[in-house]
Amino acid sequence: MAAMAASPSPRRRPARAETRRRIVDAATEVFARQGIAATSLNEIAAAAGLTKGAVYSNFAGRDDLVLTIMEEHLVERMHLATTVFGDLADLDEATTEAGARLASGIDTDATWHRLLLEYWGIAMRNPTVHSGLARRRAQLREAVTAAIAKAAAQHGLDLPLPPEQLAVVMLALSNGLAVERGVEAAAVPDTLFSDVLKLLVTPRPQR
Amino acid sequence: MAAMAASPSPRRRPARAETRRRIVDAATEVFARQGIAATSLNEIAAAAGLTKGAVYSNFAGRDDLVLTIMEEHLVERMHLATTVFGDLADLDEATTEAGARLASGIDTDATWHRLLLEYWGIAMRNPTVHSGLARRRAQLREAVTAAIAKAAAQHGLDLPLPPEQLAVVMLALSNGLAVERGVEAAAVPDTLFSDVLKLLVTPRPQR
DNA sequence: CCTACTCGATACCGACCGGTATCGAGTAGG
DNA sequence: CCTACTCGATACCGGTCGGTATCGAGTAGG
Repeated sequence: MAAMAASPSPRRRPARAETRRRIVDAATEVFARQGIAATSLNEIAAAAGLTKGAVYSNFAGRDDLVLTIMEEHLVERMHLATTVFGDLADLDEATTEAGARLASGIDTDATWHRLLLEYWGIAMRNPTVHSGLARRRAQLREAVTAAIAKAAAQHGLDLPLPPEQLAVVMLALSNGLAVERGVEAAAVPDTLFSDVLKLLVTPRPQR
Repeated sequence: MAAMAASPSPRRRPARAETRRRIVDAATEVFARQGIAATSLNEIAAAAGLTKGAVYSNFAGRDDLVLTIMEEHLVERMHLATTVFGDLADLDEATTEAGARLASGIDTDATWHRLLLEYWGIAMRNPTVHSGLARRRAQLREAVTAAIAKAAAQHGLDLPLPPEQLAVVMLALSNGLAVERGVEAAAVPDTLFSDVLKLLVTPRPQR
């Protein structure tokens, strides 16, 4: 209780939880560059200008650190996803915009997709990690589902597929197209995501 | 040149390249169970009933072994993919069938998808591996493209998207839905793949 | 001012990794 | 039968990993 917020006193000790942030930020960067499995605690600590001892002083171990980082990113990612399906008036414009933003996400967040898929691989062999990822992923799925349902109601569409299934397809396409982009960028046009989105949102013809 | 094919003589030495097969098969199984990165040469050799020395006698090293296995699987996978878009007469039936087979592939070949995505992660940080994967992936993409184009011509469809882009979407969905299935199987209905395929294959309405 | 405590640096542990040198058992060619 | 050779087992290398025990510098409370 003796912590005074108004005094920027020249404290020698760096701060209690600021070290934690330093470690998390450094680990995030190194993970993005090298991958999770290929990064050691020493590298993380060195990138943060600290040593392994500091990491073990702030985290239970390697797994705890990884969990913390992915948890943080997953939350951040969910907030982003919920805002993607915006409140545009025109349907064409809305789908194009949403698709474009998702597509740009694929590009700029390429490292994120790499990290997520590696984490997914870890989760597939570790029940504890799996349940955590499943929880977050379910939240994300529900958020996207709600956004799709809302957008559909707004534009008076009756979708050819249930919103929750469309949400799954969007998530799957996001990861899947990121993979194909990674293999050969030229094979995945920028407009592809929104093109597909339009096809999936447009009601089926009478045949 | 003295190799006699007609004599099943009781040779003590197990065979020349049979050992190689034993190693490949064992490695395939262990990789499927534990992942590539988490598997050591000792484990592979032990699973094959051999030792590390045998592996180094048949392969240049760990990377060479991994490459061999993935190459083998990628080829096998391509042959499978080219036959998926079959020669059914009815359009609905054809898309349903193709979607169902792709969907079942997602399920039964779950371990394959895990392996491929891990390998993709490796390729993303290793130019040599990347180029090899890109080569195979391009072949696969072309094969699927050709199959789609052929099926479209057969049914007199004019597709709402170019065949090569549809092929990319199919590949992306295959991986992406496999990921979502791994996270929560109940979120990905069996029919989802074929439902989406139908929507993507049906020509756009006049609006 | 002094004590009790926090936290990060240092040094170190056992385990395990990929890779290599060596050597002996087994085989084929003459 | 004997020699030249193949191939896999064994033993070992240097290096790196996650994790821990310890210790001293710095801080807060009294």
